[in-house]
Amino acid sequence: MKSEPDVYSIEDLRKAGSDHWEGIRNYQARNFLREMAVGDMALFYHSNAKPPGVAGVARICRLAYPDHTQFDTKSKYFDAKSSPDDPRWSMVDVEFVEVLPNYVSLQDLRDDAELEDLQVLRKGQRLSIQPVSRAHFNRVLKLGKSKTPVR
DNA sequence: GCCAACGTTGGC
DNA sequence: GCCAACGTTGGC
Repeated sequence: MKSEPDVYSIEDLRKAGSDHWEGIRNYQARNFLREMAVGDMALFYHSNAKPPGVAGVARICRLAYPDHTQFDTKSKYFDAKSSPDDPRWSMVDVEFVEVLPNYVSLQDLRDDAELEDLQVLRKGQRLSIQPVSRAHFNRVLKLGKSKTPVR
């Protein structure tokens, strides 16, 4: 799950304990949100950061439900075409799990042979919610917990 | 700040 | 249904 740390970082989630994941306005990303189950684990990715990369881990703690910001005319996520009868956009709640002791930068991800097929590494991909396989998840976690690069 | 990639919009 | 124009994402 991507977030710009200037807007909402893993530190913000750590302080909050848990929070809702608002503002997803892409159908594909929304569909991934709707497939999430309580207990699913997520990599918290800092996009538009210097450098971008995986900063921590979160856990889904509430199933997808309507994103209230779509009905808030004052919100930048307001969507006039969405109706409360048939909400277009969803959000889930996530809870803080950990800050990775070793930040895994995008370059680190690229440099790791086992992560070759990771979606976020594919050219042109922009989805802010992306599925990650168990093997990839565990690999990123391993990188994030080792003090020296894992080879 | 640039720009490639990609999604959405809207005229036809 | 096509596709040009436009907006957004996000790495660099």
